[in-house]
Amino acid sequence: MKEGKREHFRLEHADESLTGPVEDYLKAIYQAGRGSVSVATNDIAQRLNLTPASVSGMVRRLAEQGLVSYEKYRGVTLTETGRRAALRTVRRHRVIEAYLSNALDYPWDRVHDEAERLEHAASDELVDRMAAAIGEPVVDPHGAPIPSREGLVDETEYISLADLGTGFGAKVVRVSDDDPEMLRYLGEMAIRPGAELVVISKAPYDGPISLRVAGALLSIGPALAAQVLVAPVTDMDGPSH
Amino acid sequence: MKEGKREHFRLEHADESLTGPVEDYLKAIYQAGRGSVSVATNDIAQRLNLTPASVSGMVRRLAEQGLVSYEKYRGVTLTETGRRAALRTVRRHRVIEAYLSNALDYPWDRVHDEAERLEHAASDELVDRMAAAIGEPVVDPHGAPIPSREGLVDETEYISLADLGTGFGAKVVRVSDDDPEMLRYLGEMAIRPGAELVVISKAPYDGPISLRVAGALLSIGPALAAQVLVAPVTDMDGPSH
DNA sequence: TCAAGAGTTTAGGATAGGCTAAATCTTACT
DNA sequence: AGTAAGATTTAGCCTATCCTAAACTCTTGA
Repeated sequence: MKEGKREHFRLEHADESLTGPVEDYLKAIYQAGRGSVSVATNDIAQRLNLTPASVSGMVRRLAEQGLVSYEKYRGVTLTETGRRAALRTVRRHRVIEAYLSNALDYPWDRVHDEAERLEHAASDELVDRMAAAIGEPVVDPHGAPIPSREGLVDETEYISLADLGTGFGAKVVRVSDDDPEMLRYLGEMAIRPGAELVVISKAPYDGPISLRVAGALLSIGPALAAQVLVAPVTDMDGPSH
Repeated sequence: MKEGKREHFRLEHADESLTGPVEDYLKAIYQAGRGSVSVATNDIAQRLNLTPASVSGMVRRLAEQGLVSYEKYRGVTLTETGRRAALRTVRRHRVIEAYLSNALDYPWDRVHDEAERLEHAASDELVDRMAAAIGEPVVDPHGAPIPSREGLVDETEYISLADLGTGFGAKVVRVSDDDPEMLRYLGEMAIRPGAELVVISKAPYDGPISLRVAGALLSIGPALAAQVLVAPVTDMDGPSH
């Protein structure tokens, strides 16, 4: 009776349908290792807020399912299948974030948590419709690139604001997205993707960094600056060299 | 270490946060008993596609949580808390359906399944934003009433098309929403909430029912007609008696 | 070279939810 | 009243995921 075994939290839509936790692991592994580097158990545990022991267990199961390759004590790497699954989840997450922000006016500090839950429940069709509805966005509200349906992502590496030298100008590309309070603070300072800024000075010994953003002068700590990724700009306003 | 016990599929948003399965049970109990009548184990099992034994187990847990009152062998009834939780889920489901249909152009035969999954993951804030975005709809795409934020629903009972006498006119109020194929078929015949129709004849012995809908003549079986709820119309086109 | 200490894995448990098979109620009919 | 049929519950299992505590393994510095 009944169609065979049943599992919790398995939301069966299209393909193989992974469980929510499994999708979370794959996403974490992808984000920790950029999809190819070997990732440590501890690292995964921290990202997912789980104990390392739990991660060990799950990682074995992922390996059995062919989603990661795994050598005891040596870390995990996504297989091609795992990578595709991870990117599908990442795409969902970011499209949802972008949609919430663009279509429903969600404040940018709250899209992450909502997307974190919806990403496991939304079908590919829904995600595609959302993307289409807001004009196939290329980045999410925090500047993170959205993988294509086919699993291609822009993996350009950027430097952080903390690494920008005094006197240099840059355009904000991306900010880290999981701390709502930080996002609100950055928002107040108009530090968001697309914003242009110039480093006025950097106090020594990891001191505060003074910047000009959108005409305003302000100063932020190096920890915060490290969360802001930027693309250096050769010359700030008009030809002048 | 870690913040205490953890449970699967518990999506913690606002309040008490029930698990997905628990929300499904409450919704099923609500829909089976209109919120007050006592509901049989078997009935719940059928609606959720589970075995009666599983339902027995879960129902005990629901009773422990104070969501239903339960006497062995006597069926379950929602408590006030349970009813509120059920209505919150129903509201989510229907708002999501309406939103998918209105804002994202989802075909009406596919909104149900998508909503079925999203209803457990969407926060109240999201649902409220969706409702606001499409003008606070009162019914979902199948004509089912949407409970208010405060938990009020229109519980008007309608008769089915199968019960409508020959010669009578009526307006379609609601159709059952969980069979995509049936919805597509009804859609082809323009039988959808709001449509006006007249019963031309009813063949005896549960035979086909002939109707005129939107100018077209057609004939449907009594099983299908039973799935269509209607509000009788006193006179169909203009004053005439 | 080898012993800490950090990082990982194993052992042993817990919980939520489901299932099947077997027992037990209820009810309705003779 | 008595009993068979139908509904419900119990008993016994299973899986996924997570946890804590204890046991490894690896690496690195002396």
